[in-house]
Amino acid sequence: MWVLSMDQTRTCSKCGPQDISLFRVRSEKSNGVRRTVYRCILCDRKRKHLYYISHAKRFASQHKSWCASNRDRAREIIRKAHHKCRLEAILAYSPTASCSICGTTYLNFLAIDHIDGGGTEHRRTQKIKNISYWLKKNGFPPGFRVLCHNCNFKYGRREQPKKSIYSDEYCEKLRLDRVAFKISVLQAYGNCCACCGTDDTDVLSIDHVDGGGTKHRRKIGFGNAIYKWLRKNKFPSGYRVLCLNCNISIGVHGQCPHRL
DNA sequence: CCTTCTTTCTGAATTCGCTG
DNA sequence: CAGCGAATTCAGAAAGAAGG
Repeated sequence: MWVLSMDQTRTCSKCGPQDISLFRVRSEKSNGVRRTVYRCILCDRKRKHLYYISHAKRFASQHKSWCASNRDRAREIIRKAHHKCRLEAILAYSPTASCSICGTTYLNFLAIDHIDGGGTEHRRTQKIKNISYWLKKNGFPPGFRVLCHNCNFKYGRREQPKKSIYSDEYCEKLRLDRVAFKISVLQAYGNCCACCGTDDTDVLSIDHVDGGGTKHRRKIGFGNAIYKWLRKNKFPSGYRVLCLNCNISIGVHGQCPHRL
């Protein structure tokens, strides 16, 4: 089936002579004799694909049982793949892998930002679940940058305020009221990040020490509800102040680089 | 046949803008 | 002032697809 020639090409019975680099070299045993076999990668891929399609159910159940008996290994593989894809996206938009505003290089802090906003709309219309995979698939298009979570919140949104039906003065008053209320609660919990010590109130947030923040918020309400709830309940323990970088790093990645 | 990579989906961590 | 939905993400599970 696979014909050998003396130069740097091999001949595939289906697609003809090809460069040797397009062949997979493997050792196979036939009639008790082991010999080197060259398989055309493209044809092999096509053949396997057809085989996969016609036996998809069997493959799926085999894979499922493999994952079940190699849980930790399967988890590690997927984690590695996600990290690789994320790093690729970050490096594509920032060769030094750093925040384009403050310059921090802690990978846990970094995220891809839509420069002109509209991230949710973009996700919804393009049905994007994981921005890194989407960017890779689309050849890392322009319009994105790398920001840390703190800068993303502090500058990312302020630069593109929504057009309100109310006057600018009224919106600014609402915002300042909220900020003042937030600061009054933050002061009860130290008013600086319990991890890195930053006291920039624009990036400080309340962290649920034992997790479960989303469930709690769903119960008591979104927005400033958490600050109202804390004040109403006389600033209970189990909460602390963290900046968004440390909060998201601990909440999502499990640990903060400041503690490594 | 076993292992690895890719993609999709769900739920987790937050704050802010708007409206009745 | 209360509450909804928008805004930023990532990890892990599961399924799909491919590699060796």
